[in-house]
Amino acid sequence: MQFGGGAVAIDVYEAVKTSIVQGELLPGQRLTEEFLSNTLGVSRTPVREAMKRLEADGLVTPIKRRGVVVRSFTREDVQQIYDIRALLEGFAAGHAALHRTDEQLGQMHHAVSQYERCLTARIHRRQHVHDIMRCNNLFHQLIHASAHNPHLTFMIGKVIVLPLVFRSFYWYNTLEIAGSLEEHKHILRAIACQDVEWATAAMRSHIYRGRDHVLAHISDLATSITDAPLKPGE
Amino acid sequence: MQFGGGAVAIDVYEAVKTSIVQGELLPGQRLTEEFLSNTLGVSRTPVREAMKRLEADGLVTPIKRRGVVVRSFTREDVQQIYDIRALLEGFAAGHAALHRTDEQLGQMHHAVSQYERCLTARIHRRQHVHDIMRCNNLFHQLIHASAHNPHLTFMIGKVIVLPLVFRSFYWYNTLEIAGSLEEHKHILRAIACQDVEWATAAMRSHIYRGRDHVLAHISDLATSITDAPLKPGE
DNA sequence: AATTCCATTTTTGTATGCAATTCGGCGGGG
DNA sequence: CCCCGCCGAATTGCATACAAAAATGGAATT
Repeated sequence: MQFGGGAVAIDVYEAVKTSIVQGELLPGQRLTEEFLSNTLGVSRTPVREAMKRLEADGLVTPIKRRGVVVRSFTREDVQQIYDIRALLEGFAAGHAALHRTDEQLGQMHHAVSQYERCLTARIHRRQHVHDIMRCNNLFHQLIHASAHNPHLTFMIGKVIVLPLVFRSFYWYNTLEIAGSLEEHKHILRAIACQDVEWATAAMRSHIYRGRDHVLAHISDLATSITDAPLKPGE
Repeated sequence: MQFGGGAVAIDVYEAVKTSIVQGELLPGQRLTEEFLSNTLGVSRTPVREAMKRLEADGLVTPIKRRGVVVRSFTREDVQQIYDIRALLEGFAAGHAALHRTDEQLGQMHHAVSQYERCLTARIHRRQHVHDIMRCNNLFHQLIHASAHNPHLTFMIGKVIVLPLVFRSFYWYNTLEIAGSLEEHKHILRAIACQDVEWATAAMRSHIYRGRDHVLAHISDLATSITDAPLKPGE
């Protein structure tokens, strides 16, 4: 009825989530059901369900009887979340070192090669940033899968949205990307020779470097959409 | 913070959750929206939202176009989840050792004393089991709070539902409860003297003992609803 | 007797109406 | 001049109607 033939109802959850991650919806912005249903061309019911899910993800926070606002993260949030992420991803890397199959190891090698190709295709303009992000995500996901603990994968997925929100890769320069690639190689080597401690430590170090990168740039956009009229505590 | 949870009338989410935890709704049982709305006396709309939230918690799993079923956990699930729990709670204990206030330490002492009182009030019949669970939860929650990392607390809350589902405390005998109490004392001592490594290790050990206790009894009810309903400790 | 196909039944997905609640401003009183 | 309470507007929470998809059961056919 509403959309051109064939297109079934769009997924509200995915639509809003990507809008937040891509920065089209800014932290602090209020989202009313009516606004979203108008924008997306669906009724309020599916919008409500999507909001419930986004709340569970921690991407939006509910305001009593007044809908939700896009969540804003403080420096402290970043530090705390990255602590957890380092813990979980380090654990995952350690288990991956133990439990990886040879096929998975090959896939990791491939992911690193791809990463390298993206990098040598230099001139990292926006479009290439996206490719690099894909390669990076692929590598990490392969490690999560190799840990053979679906619950762990699930938990990591929860803490991984934050760096997405900050879109930290947009601020990487070529040198920093090369550094990240080197770290991936270290991790890969540790997993290849099944050295649990090394893999764990290398991954943790890698994560903390990512954290510091975010912290270094957070002042750029940590402030929410409305700086002036703001009630801090709630 | 992250949890909205403003309950005005009858909160469907809480009602269904406690029903699952208390074992009134058995793993594998299918929950249709109509059934729940009839049972709880509300319309389908709030039921749907509650289901979305329970899905995010992992307490129910959706069936394509067929509603949800109460999730059932395998031994492997238990092992994997407890690995994560040991990781997170150990981390929390370590940070609690570092960042606890003296007041929080006092509260922990109080929680341990209460625990001890419940124990010496022996003859652990059903009712006392509940008290002991409360004391246990209180102690752990105090540690989580003392870590001063809300995100960590949030994540732990996600992995802590599992032992609730298995209601492991119902199978503890007096001796085992005394052992658990001793472990709490150890953890408390470590936190008191701000020994990070000790606190972490003691907590991890404590968690793994809980895991083994669950694993030892899991065969009793790991299977789903199709088996005869079972009320532990009766 | 087994299988396939169709009609019926169940049950979810979506849309919308209505009541309840909260916010924002406005006017009166101290 | 400032504070307090009231009224209208905005917006969610819940209930219900309707449509669509999947299962279910039965009948006809091989």
